[in-house]
Amino acid sequence: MPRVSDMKNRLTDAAMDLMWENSYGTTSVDAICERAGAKKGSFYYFFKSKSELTAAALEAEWNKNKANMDALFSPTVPPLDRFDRYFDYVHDRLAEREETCGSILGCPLLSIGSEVSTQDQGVRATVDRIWARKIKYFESAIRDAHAQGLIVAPDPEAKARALFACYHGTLAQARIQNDVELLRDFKEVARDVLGVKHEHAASS
Amino acid sequence: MPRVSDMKNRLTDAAMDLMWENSYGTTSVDAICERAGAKKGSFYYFFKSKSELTAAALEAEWNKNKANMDALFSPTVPPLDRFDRYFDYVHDRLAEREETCGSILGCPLLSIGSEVSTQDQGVRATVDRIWARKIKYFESAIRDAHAQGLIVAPDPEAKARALFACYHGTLAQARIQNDVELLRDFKEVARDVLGVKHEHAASS
DNA sequence: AAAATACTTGACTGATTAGTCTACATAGGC
DNA sequence: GCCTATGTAGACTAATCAGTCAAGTATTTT
Repeated sequence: MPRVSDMKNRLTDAAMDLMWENSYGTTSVDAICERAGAKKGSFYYFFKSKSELTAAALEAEWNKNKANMDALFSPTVPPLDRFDRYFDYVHDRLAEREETCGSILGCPLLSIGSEVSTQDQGVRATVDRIWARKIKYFESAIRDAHAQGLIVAPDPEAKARALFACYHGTLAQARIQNDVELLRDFKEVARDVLGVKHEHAASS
Repeated sequence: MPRVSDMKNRLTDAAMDLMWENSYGTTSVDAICERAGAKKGSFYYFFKSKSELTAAALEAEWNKNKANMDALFSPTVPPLDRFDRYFDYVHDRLAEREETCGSILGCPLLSIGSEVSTQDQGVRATVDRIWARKIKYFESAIRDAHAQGLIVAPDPEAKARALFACYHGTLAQARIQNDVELLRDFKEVARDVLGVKHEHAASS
């Protein structure tokens, strides 16, 4: 195969950047092209619509993050520590990003998903799919914690879904109030939601 | 004062309707006017921008709901029951709305707030303000529950903020997945977050 | 009746939007 | 050297966008 271009990745990266920082609606194809250093023709060579590009950008973001998630939720880490480390990781990433853009951006899955959910089934389904994958990390950590007697969670899937939703609510609040400190308290909330037995709280 | 027009209310109602069902970005001034039965000139007679209309629409929505909130969180109701009734109320309202529009719409404060937070400080501040008012209902219910020994909540303000965030995360998830049933489990999650002592769970 | 207030009307502007299209460039296989 | 696959370039369209404006209408105050 002749010539390989990195433009497809540049476009998905640019799209994620802009949509995370602003929104789906205010991120124009022109702006994405400009940031990626592409022309209109290249954009529509790789993607047949802004909607399709968005789905691809979300999947690409997931692929970039997967290795980190696998490490954070490694079975070698005590199950309750996995959550603490994950929450720290997200906090640090958001704080770091704030320095360049001035805002706490929250979770792009929620922001974009909430924005397009009633209007774009393609993007919505992609958000759904990635959401489900991420919950699996929570679910197996919960199952392990339950097996070790650290928590009582007879329905790990439901517990994971609940904790995931609570965490995303907190991320959304942090975005809206532009305050990363709102994430500080979440570890304790997570312990409550998980039902951590008092003597087993993870050390941090 | 001569002639009173209800157009201002018609415009804020139309705006809330459309933005809740779709999004801030995809709701055009033209569409708002059409639904309200107004012409462009009337719109800009009452509001100097789409942003200002949005802030007014959010405040108007708050005012319409305040009496309900006051009733649901009346001090005459046992404190933990207030939450259960509130969650039921929101569930029913979303389920009802689903019948006309086909989608679970979640909370407009979160959807709109998350969408515009980095771009429109006026709307963002309005969301913030209303958000804080609603948390006060949670806060005083938590304080009452604590005083009655139903829960342990030495910091009612923090607890209220945490519960509010968790609930909104669940509402956002319900919107994204278009599934009102995700709200069903929240009462139990709320009990965990609140730290309800087992023997004091509210009857429902 | 006149004047002032409180709206309504709808044509208009200039910018921006997503998406199209044709022509062109550059690389590898032969 | 030449053909084909893989891109790139950028002008173009038609729709839609938020917002402006000048002229008009209806209602109350004086």
